[in-house]
Amino acid sequence: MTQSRPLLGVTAAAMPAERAPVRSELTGCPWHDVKQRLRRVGLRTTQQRMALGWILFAKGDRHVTAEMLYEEATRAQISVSLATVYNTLHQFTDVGLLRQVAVDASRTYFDTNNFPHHHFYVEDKNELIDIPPTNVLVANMPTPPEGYEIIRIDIVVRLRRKQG
Amino acid sequence: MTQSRPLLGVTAAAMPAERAPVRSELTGCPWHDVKQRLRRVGLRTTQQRMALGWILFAKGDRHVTAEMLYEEATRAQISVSLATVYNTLHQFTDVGLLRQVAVDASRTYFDTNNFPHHHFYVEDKNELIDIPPTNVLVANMPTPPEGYEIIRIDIVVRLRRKQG
DNA sequence: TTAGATGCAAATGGTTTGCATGCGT
DNA sequence: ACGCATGCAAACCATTTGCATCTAA
Repeated sequence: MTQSRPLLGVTAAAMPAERAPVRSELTGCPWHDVKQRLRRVGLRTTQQRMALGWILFAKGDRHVTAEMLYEEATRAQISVSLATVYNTLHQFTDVGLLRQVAVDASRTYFDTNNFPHHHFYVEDKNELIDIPPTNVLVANMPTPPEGYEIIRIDIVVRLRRKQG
Repeated sequence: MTQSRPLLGVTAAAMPAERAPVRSELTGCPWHDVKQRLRRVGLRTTQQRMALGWILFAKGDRHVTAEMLYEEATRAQISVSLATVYNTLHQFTDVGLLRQVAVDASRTYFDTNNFPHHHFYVEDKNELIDIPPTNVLVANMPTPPEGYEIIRIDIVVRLRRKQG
């Protein structure tokens, strides 16, 4: 019989270390900060990774697909191949700089907000929107089957344009 | 400012009509029942649809991919093409016989349980498990952005084998 | 009879890979 | 210099499509 225990909201413990850099490391210079992020996780600060990191992290929380990021980089005169965009997105995800969001089987979204949160998904616009943390969804977390543990809980609230 | 209002659990109103057939229609004969389901939603009772419906609905709640269903049908000596499996899965989904579940970007899962519920997803086994309704996840449903309405809420609890 | 369903094979589209070359350390 | 990173094109794989052929009603 599966029982329930409360699922707490956002806690300090749940906050990725990456999100809480030492104040002295922050310069406010996006380029410098991206460099620090990469070093901190042990990734070489190559031109492409720096450029992509700059696009991803300098503009606040975003939801991108590989294709979107590739186009944006190209428009910004950044020389990068689509393959490298994919590589980079996955590497960033592996080290916790990004989070993959599964909403649409046809494309993979990456979220620069690695703070625990959930999403609205506007189906007719293929658009992802963070659900404000002020609006924390509290749920009863079910006990997983014997021998398994919970990695995380993903909640997607699907939206459509209101009729009329 | 986004506000919250309570999200109710499973209600009679939320239960798809298809799940509550008139008692007199049920014969206990899977074949006959599939035929009724198809007729009720206005789909022709072709050989392939009947066979696939039988596989899908006669064995209780299931989570299948197109490939899985195709293999199972083939093993069962059912002559059906992969394209028809895809067509059928989508047609069944369109009329509410199935529900699409987005958990893994690489494949699309279809769920024969169209009762409102949520899922465990065992990442290392690519396995979907219904979260028992006795264990209803209750959440505060956020008010969507102006002009949008909520279609539904998908909750996926990601699991991994416990260490040790 | 006839609209709708099926099968096949080719096309699609996002993603991954192999390998030669480049670049950060 | 060394080894990881990148670019390119080809490979991959789930899914979709076009079209000729069937078949349920």
